[in-house]
Amino acid sequence: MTGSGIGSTWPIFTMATQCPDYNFSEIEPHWQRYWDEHKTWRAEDRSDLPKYYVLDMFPYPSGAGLHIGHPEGYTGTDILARYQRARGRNVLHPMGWDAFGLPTEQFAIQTGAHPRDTSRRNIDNFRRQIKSLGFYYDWDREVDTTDPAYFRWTQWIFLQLFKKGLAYVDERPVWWCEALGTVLANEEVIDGRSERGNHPVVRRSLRQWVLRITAYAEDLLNGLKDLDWPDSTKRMQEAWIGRSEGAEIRFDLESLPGQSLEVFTTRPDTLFGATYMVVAPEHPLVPRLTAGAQRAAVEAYVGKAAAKSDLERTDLAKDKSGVFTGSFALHPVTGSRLPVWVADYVLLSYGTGAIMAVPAHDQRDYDFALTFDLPVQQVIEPADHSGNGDAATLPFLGEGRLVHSDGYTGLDWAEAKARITADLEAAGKGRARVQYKLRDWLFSRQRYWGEPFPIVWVSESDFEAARALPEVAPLLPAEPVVYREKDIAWYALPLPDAALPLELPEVESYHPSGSGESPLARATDWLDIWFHPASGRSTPASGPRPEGSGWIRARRETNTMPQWAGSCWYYLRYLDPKNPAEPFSPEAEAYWQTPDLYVGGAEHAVLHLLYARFWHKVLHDLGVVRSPEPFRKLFHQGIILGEDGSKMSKSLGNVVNPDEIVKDYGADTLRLYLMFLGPLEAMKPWNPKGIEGVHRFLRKVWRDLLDPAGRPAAKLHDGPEDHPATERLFHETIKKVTEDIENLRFNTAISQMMVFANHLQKVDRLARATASGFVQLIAPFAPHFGEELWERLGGAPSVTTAPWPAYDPAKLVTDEVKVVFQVNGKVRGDGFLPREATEADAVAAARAHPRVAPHLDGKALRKTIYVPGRILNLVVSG
RNA sequence: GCCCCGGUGGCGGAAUGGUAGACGCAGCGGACUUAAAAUCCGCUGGCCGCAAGGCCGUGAGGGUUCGAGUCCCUCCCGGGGCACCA
Repeated sequence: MTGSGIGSTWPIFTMATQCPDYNFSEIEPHWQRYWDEHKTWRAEDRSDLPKYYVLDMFPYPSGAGLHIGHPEGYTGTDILARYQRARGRNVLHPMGWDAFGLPTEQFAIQTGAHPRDTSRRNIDNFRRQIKSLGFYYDWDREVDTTDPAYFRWTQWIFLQLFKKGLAYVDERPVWWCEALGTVLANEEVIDGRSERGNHPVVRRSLRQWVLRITAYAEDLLNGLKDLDWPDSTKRMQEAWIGRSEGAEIRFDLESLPGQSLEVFTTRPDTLFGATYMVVAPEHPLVPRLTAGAQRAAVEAYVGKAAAKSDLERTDLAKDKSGVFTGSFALHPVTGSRLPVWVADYVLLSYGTGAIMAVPAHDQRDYDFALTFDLPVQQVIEPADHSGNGDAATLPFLGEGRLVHSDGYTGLDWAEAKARITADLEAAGKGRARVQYKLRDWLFSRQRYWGEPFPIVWVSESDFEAARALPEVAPLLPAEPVVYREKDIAWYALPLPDAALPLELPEVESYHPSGSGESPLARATDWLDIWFHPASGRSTPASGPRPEGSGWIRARRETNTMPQWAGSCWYYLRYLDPKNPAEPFSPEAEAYWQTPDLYVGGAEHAVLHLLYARFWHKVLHDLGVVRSPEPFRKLFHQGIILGEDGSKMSKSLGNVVNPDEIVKDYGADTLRLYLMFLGPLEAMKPWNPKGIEGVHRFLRKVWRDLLDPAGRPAAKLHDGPEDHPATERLFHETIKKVTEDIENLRFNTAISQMMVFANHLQKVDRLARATASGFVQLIAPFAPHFGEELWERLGGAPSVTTAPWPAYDPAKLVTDEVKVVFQVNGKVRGDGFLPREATEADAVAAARAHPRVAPHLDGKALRKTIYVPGRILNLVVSG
C-alpha cells in the first residue's frame, strides 16, 4: 500500500468511513449517525408491506444503567428486526421506559430529588447506552409510562375497568411492608418478605383498590391453549390460576338454627367420610359458633393466628394446630353431628374459608385428626380391593370405589362425585362449583411515584345528584363503589375524559405518611377540592366554592397504581404513540395488531404477562382490540451469570458494564458475543476470553474481503463463478443462517458464518457477489460492520434496504455422498458413493474397504441396514 | 413434598434415532519477526500401542433398537416454579 490511496484516491465511498483497518470506534458512531439522520429504523404507519412487530420487554431505567442482560434479549430481537426488514417486512421494533417504580422513589426519599428528574436522567443514560449498541429501534415511538401524555391513557383504561365493575374497593388484610411503607400484592411477597428489598411484611387491614381479574379466570386459562409460549410459562400461569372443580355443600348448624356453614370440596364423593368441620380463624361465623366454655380458648387461638405471619402459618407450621369451638354441624345426608373446629390450616381466602374434614382421604385432615384424636372414617377403597373396608393404608388418596356410603357404596368415585353433587343440589344442600386459586388483583400502592387514580370520593347525597347527570351516568358502574369510614359512606366518582390526565401534585416530602396513606395525602390543595362532576373541573377546597351549579366537595384518591399498570398496555401505545385523542387509532391497531414476537425474562411469567393478558381481554371485550390475546408468541432469554458462574451483583463485583465492552471491542463484537455465548434461552456464564474469539472473527472477515488500504481485496472478482466448494458452502451458510435466525438459534448461525469465514481464508478468488452476500448475512448480527463492508464492496447504502440472500437448493446437492460403514453398529470406515448408489453398491464398497473388510472376514451377514447418503450397517455373526 | 427444565472434553457449547465433541476459548508445537504483538499452519476426550490400529467414553444403573447424547423406566446431582388452595 506504499504511497497509495490516502489523500489521492480517497474518498472512494460516499457514506462509509475511510479507515483502512477495522476501526470500530470510528465506524460505529458513524453508522449510528447515519441511521439517525436517515431514520433507517422507522416503521411506516401506512404501508403495503406486510408488518412485522417484534417487541422487547421495556426496561425500568434504574440508576445503575444498562445491565448486560438487557442487550442480550435486545440483540436477539434486533437481529430478527433487521432480518425481517431484509425479507421485505415493514418492521415495528420499539423501545420505551417503565419508569414509575420504587427505586426512584426510594432515591427521592433519601435525597429529596424529584422522581421525575431522576427518571429523566436515568432514561437519558439508558437511551444513550442502547443507541451505542446500534439497535434498530424506532425512536420516534419511544414511550415513557411516567409521561402524562402516556398515563392519561393508563388512567383511561382504569376508568373502563371501573365502568365495567371490574374495579372496586375493599377493606382487606393486605401485605404491609413497613420498610417500604406500602402494601404489596401477593405476587410481590416471597416467603413473608418483600420481593423488592427483602423486607419483612405483615398483615394489615387497609382500604384498597382491587381489580376483578377473577372474572376473567376462565378466559385467561382457556386462552393459554392457543399461545406459542414456553410450556413452563403456560404451566406456571395455569397453576397460578389454579382451577378446581368440586362442590359447594351446606352444613346446617345445630346451635344456630337457620344458619349454615358452606364448604368447598373437590371430593364430594367423600361426603360420608366427613368426621368434623374446620373454619379459618378469620371466618365471620367464628364468634357465633363459639360456645361459652370454649370462648377463652378460641379467642386466644384466633388472636395468635392473627399475629402470626404467613411464613409461620405455612412454611414453618406444618404441625397442625386448632381449637374446638364447642358447636356442631349436621351432616347434610346422615344428619350426624360433626364438631366444628377452628384451625389455621384452613385459609379464609380460598373457597369459603371452611371445610368438611375427611381424614381418611386427605393428608392434612388426617394429620389434624391424629393430633386431636378425631374419628377417621374410610369411604373410598382401592379398586382392586373387594372387601368392604378398612384394608387400605390411610389416608388413602388414590382413585377407587365407595364404601360405607349409604346409597352410593360400590360406585366408582368419579361417578359418585357427580351423583352426590346432583343429589345435594336437588335437596337444596349444595351445588357444583368451580374454584380458582387466582385472587383479585390488589391494585393500589401507598406511594407517590405512580399513576394517580382518576377518582374522587364524595358523600352519598352528592353522589346521587351526580349520578343523575347525563354526563356522569355513563361513566359509572352498575353498582356504586363505596366504602365506609367512621360511619360515613364515601362514593367513588370518576373523572371524565376531559379531566385526564390527572397529574401528580408537587409535594414537599416523598415519605409515606405511615398511616397507610401515600405522600399524596399531604398535598392538601390537590387532595381536598371543589369538584364539578360533569366537566371534571376542580379547584382547591381551601378556596371559595366556584360560581355556578353542580360543584361539590370531594377528596381525591390518595393511592397510586402499581408499577404493573403502565406495562399492561404499552405494546399498544407503540402502535400510535403520539395520538392525543385516543390510546391508539383503530387504523393503527388494524394494521399492527399485536406483537409477532415478544422477548423478555422468565421472571415475568405470571405477573406482568397475566396482568397484561387481563387488560387486553377487557379491551377486547370493549371492542378496542381485535385479538383476544396480546402476545401470541413469547420467548424468554436466559440469564447471563458472572464470570464465576454466580448471579451478577454489585456485592460480588462480577458485574459486566456494557459501556466498557463497547469501548474496548465495539458494539458489534458485544452483540456477536452475546449471541454466541450459547442458546438465547439458556443461563450461561460470561467469559471475557470468549469475546476475543468473535472479535477476531470480525477482523478476519475484514482482512479477507478488504485489502490493507481498506478497499476490496485483490482476490475479489466481478464474475459470477466461485469454486464449487465455495459455492456450496456459501449456499449452505445462507440456508443455515436463515433457518437459525427464524428459530432464534443465533449461536449456531454465528458458528456457521465462522466456518464460512475460515473457508474464505483458503480460497484465492471469490465472486464479489458472494462476498457481499456474506456481508448481508453478518449485517443483522454486526450491523455497523455490515453497513461498512457492504458499501466498501460496492453496495448502495444501506445494507438494510437490500433483500435477504436466497439459497439455491440445487447448489446444495452433490454427486457423491459420504456413507458411513458400520459393522454391528460400530463405525469401521466410510466412503464416497454416488448419490443414487443402491444397497448392493454400498455393501460392495464396504466389503472392499480395507478397514471394514477384516471385520467381515469369515462371518455370516445376517442383516443389512442402508440409509442412503448416511449409513450402512452390516450385522454379522460367527 | 409436588410440577417443570437441565447434566456432553480443561471451559462455553454443537449434534432430523445414523461417524459424539461442529464453532469458539484455553493449552501444546511450528512459521513469520532482531524481539514482541498481530497473523498463519498443525495438534488437542481418556486408556493401550513404536505404529497400524484397538478398547472405553455424553451424571449412575437398567431397557427398547441393526444403531441411543437423543426414546422408555429407576436413581443421583444442579437450576426454576408452586407449596396446608380443601
